[in-house]
Amino acid sequence: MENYSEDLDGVFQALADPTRRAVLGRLGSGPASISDLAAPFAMALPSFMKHIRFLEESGLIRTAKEGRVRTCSLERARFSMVEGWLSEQRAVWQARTDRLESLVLAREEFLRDQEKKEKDK
Amino acid sequence: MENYSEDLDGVFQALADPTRRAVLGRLGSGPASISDLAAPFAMALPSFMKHIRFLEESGLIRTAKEGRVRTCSLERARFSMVEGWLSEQRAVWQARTDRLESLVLAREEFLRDQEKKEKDK
DNA sequence: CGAATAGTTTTCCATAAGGCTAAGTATCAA
DNA sequence: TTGATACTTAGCCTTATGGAAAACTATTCG
Repeated sequence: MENYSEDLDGVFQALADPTRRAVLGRLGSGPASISDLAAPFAMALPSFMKHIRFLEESGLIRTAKEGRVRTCSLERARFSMVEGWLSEQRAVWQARTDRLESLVLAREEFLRDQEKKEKDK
Repeated sequence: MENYSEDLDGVFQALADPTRRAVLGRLGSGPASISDLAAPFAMALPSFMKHIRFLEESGLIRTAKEGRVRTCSLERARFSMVEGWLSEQRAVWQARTDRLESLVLAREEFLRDQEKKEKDK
């Protein structure tokens, strides 16, 4: 994927809003219609719809219309993008730790050598 | 925490930009100065500084100035906020799965009962 | 001291985000 | 067929974001 980074932008930004996170939380326990989802929020429907569209464009949810009702559902796979990024980060941290460790080991070895030479004198 | 949600907003939004993610990636392998961090980006310094301040306000990095150099370093603890949110979500999914499972089990039991009554007739 | 270095402050700009109201457009139900 | 339901579209407003240039401050080096 060449637009991996842009996708991440979208996913993280979608998650950067409490309304949208709440919607995702709700969808975690099963699909729901727009008005069901909107009910808990003191917000005009068109404003709420923007959040839904944002979530859909980020790929975190899917929506489908049947009759006059649009049903939204979670796209769980998309969440793994976040997990993926997190583990990349941890991998970098780990690599650093490993480098530091080998430095320490090298230094310890050096010190032992010094000591030995001192004794052999 | 009462501002847990706002903190999450900040963290996710900080992550929603490729420049900032790259900086975090770089800091993963150790602290660095502003100009070191800025070097890879074709961006005026003041623009870059905004990203640094954003990252600092989100709590994902710490910075300290010594002489004329400001050194930035990762605040790894902050990353666990994201992991925390992810596991909350997974917990919701799991709860749903459990409910569905018990429904299925209940239905199976019901069907067995029906069958038995049928036989006992 | 004087110049180069490393940030910092200020001001400006265009676009995106999040919210609103008002006015559509399709279903569905009586 | 009329009315209610369930969204949609369109337009408007304010604030936040990501970027830039110009000018300033504080260190450090020769």
